[in-house]
Amino acid sequence: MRGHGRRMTPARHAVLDALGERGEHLTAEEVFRSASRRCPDIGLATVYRTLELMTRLGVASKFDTGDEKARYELAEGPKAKGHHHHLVCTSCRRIVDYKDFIKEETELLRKTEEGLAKKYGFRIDSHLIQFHGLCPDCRK
Amino acid sequence: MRGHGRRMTPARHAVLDALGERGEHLTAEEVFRSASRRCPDIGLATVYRTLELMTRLGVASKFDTGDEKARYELAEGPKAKGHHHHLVCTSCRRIVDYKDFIKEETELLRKTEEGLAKKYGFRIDSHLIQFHGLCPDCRK
DNA sequence: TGTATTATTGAGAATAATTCTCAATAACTA
DNA sequence: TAGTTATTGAGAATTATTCTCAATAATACA
Repeated sequence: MRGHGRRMTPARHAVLDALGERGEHLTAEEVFRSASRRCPDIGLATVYRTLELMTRLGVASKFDTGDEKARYELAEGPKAKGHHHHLVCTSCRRIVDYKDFIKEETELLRKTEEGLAKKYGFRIDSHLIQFHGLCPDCRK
Repeated sequence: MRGHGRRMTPARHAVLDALGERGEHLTAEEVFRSASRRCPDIGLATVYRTLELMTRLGVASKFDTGDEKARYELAEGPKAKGHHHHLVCTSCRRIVDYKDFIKEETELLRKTEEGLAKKYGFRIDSHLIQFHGLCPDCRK
């Protein structure tokens, strides 16, 4: 954060903490509620701004499950323990975090990122991998 | 479409055609404008409904680039010629379609889908792969 | 350590994408 | 061909997200 010429503020701390402790798949509203405990005066707009910033920096990742709210979670780079991808039910919106195959995926992703960076001149900060389908319950 | 117990209507045809000919990354609004030519009475709500349906069926895929409109394109399953993934600039929102690495990615994705389907009991219909970062212009 | 600079904030208004409602219509089935 | 019922169009309604702006406070620097 500081490294990017940004200031570290209580609001940003609160958002970061909220993401860290409340776990995955949080909507902005949920982050707001959590963060409010630590930082009672925080405003919803600030939460949105902070989440967007963090997403840009690759600290958080934003994704959506088909209902209309975006969801956020800590990105914890590919090497982190908690790193996972999502399997989303298109009917009930249930989200399964999976870590299986992550190792192979990660390796391929790394290579792909490297190749893309070189070929297209991008500086790649994050990726989004998601599978969609019907969960066992909704298949019936 | 018919296979899923759905009816084939002029509106759905028009949406499908719009996606087919106008290419990638269309917003609902853009699909609406295109589809209107073929089906002058089509309503925006129908376009949204149809796009959602198609996304569910795995015929279309929905993704977002960070601005607030969702974007859609034909899914053309992993085997199709046009199949590609996205590289999105988090600053200017530019989208690069890339096909490089697709072959390896596809192979891994296939295996992953198979494994996930077995382990979690999902019927997997589609996937979303996206890289985010800064494009050459925005790096400056 | 105090001060200036300027990024950041909170509140609420404003925007705009998307969904909802409902009566009318038209695909499909038998 | 008629009946059933999914689908539609229009516009209203919702609601997630962004914007505005003056006030505040984090950092840099004297």
